[in-house]
Order: sequence, then structure tokens, then C-alpha cells
Amino acid sequence: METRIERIKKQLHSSSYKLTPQREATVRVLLENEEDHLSAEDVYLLVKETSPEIGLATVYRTLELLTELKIVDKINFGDGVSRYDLRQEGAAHFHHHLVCIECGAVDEIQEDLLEDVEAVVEARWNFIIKDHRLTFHGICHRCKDKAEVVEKNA
Amino acid sequence: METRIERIKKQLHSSSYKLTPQREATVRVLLENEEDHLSAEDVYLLVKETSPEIGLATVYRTLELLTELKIVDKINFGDGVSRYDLRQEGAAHFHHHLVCIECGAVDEIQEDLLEDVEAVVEARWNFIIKDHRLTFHGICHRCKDKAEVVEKNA
DNA sequence: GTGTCAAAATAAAATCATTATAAATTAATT
DNA sequence: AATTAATTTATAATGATTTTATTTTGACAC
Repeated sequence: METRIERIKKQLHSSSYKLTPQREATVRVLLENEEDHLSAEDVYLLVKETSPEIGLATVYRTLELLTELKIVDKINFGDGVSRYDLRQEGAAHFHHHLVCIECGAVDEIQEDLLEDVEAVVEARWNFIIKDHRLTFHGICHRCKDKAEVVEKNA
Repeated sequence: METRIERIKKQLHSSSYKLTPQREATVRVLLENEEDHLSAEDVYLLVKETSPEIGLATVYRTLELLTELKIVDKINFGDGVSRYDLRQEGAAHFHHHLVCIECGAVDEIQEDLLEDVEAVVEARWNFIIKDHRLTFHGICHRCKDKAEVVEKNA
């Protein structure tokens, strides 16, 4: 954890930004909730637990800054709020998401899976891919299993 | 065009909704601007040209209704506004998008391309896919060609 | 045709996430 | 220590979307 904070500190410095206490607290929250997909408000509430004096606008600015530096990814699942996700270190590609339409859970897929598709798109559409977003909406394994159990008992 | 309106009318009726003049005007705007990705506000302004008495809220409600009936897709490119896109008739899958980070253009890919990937995801993550969203961010063929010309002339 | 009821539309106000502004604080530099 | 630049805070503003209350419309029974 500390080493990751150190690394992020260096990333900030290399763009001549400082790792202020508020920014550090924000980054810590993101690290501690790495598997979640927190909204700005979520982050704000969590940061407030350790640094009650922080303002919502500061959290927004910090998240924006981290997004700019490609330390976090800003993602949008169409529920009206932006969510922020720490990037995997050294990951060349972005991970994908599985959004459950039953329970709302968001799971991640770290595998790329898109290499072939991207090759086709670049060749056929003459488009240089810099980034991609792939989200599947459906029924997650938990809800699926639950439904099967109910069915069996019926 | 008229046949498509007729078909949409039937779709509405089969869910016991009516194709009111306002709804028809909204659908017409969507049909006339099929290759664009209009925001609710865009649709509103265009509908207003032929039906000046329509309200923004009605447009929102109509778009929401059409989305519910899967006549249009609501998409979100992270620029803060939702955009609405007529579905291809009879398309079993959603089309994908190419967003140019230079000029902001949004092109569509009608081909599926994801069949193999979906098979892997369903099997490996035990997830039932109902819908997907795939967007590539990068440099479109127009900007790419422009850059090459500049390079050649330099 | 007229009355009645429900669906739909309108206009205005409310809500919610996000951003901008201005004043205050902190840190870095001279 | 003084000056300047960054950063933060609190508050107000914005902008997209939704809700609410009210009015209009259309279908159907009488």
C-alpha cells in the first residue's frame, strides 16, 4: 500500500502536482476500496471519516486530477453518477465490467479479450484505438444461482 | 420511413401505448437524424421546429418510453448528456461506437464482433449477457488522414 | 352529441450531480 | 520574513433530468 502511494506521489510530482494530505486521503480511500466502483459522493463520505474537514469540491478536483494523470479511470454505468476506479499498475488495457441488472453488482474482468476485435476495428475502420470501454449488462452468477435454487425448491 | 413509423406504432400499441402526435414528431426527428447521436435537448429543439408547442419534459418522457420498449438505445459517452439512438430493426445486438478524441465525431459499427468474447464471458464468469456496450476512443480515419497529409507536406 | 374517465401533455418547480467562484489557507520561492 | 503560486473550503450556480400539479385530449358509454 505505502509503495503504491509513493508511486502515485511520484506520478503527481512528475507533472508538478503535490500530494497534499487531502489528495493522499482520497487516494487511500481508493486503494482501500479497490474492488468497488465508488462514486464521487462515496469517496467523499469515506474520506470524511478520516479527514472530516475535506470538501466535496476537493474530492471532485482530486478525482479529476487523478483521471487526467491516468491513475484512475472514470466510468459511467448510466445510473447518473460517475464512478472512479484505480487503474491496475502497468496494465496496458482497461478492464471490462459486468453489471448485474438484478442486484446492481459490478464485477470486473481483468483479461483483455478484445485483442482480436481491436485488430479488426483498426484495420477495417482505419481507426487508431487509444482506449476502450466494454460493459456487459446481464445476470451475475450470484443472482443466477439464487434463481436456480428457487426453481429447484419450487 | 412511413413503414417504420407504422411498425413503431404497432410496437407501442402492443404495449398499450398510443402514438400521439408529439410522440410521432419525436420519432420522426430520430428517423431523420438516424446517423447522429442526439441528446434530449437536440431532439427537443428539432421537434420544436415542426411542433413548437411540445415541452422538453414530453420529449424526455417519450425518449424514456422508447428506450423502455427498446426502440431506441440510450447511450452515454461521458460528456454529461445522454444520447439517443434508434435501434436497427431486427438487430439482435447493439452496435458499437468509435469516438474520435480529436474531432469528437462518433461513428457506428453495425457488425457484432463480440460473439466470441461473449461466449467466453458467459462460460468463464457464469454470467448471462443481456446487453453490451462497447466504445472505442481513438483517432478516426478523417483525422488520421489529415495528420498524414500534414506530415507529408512538412 | 354529451358526460366521464384515464392517458398524455404542459409548465413550473424540484432534485441531483457536478462545476465555478471567491475568500482563506498552505506551501514554495525569493 | 515577504511574495507568489497552489490548493482548499464553503457557498452559490449550473445544467441535465425528474417530479408534481394542472390542463388537455381522446376513447367510450349513455
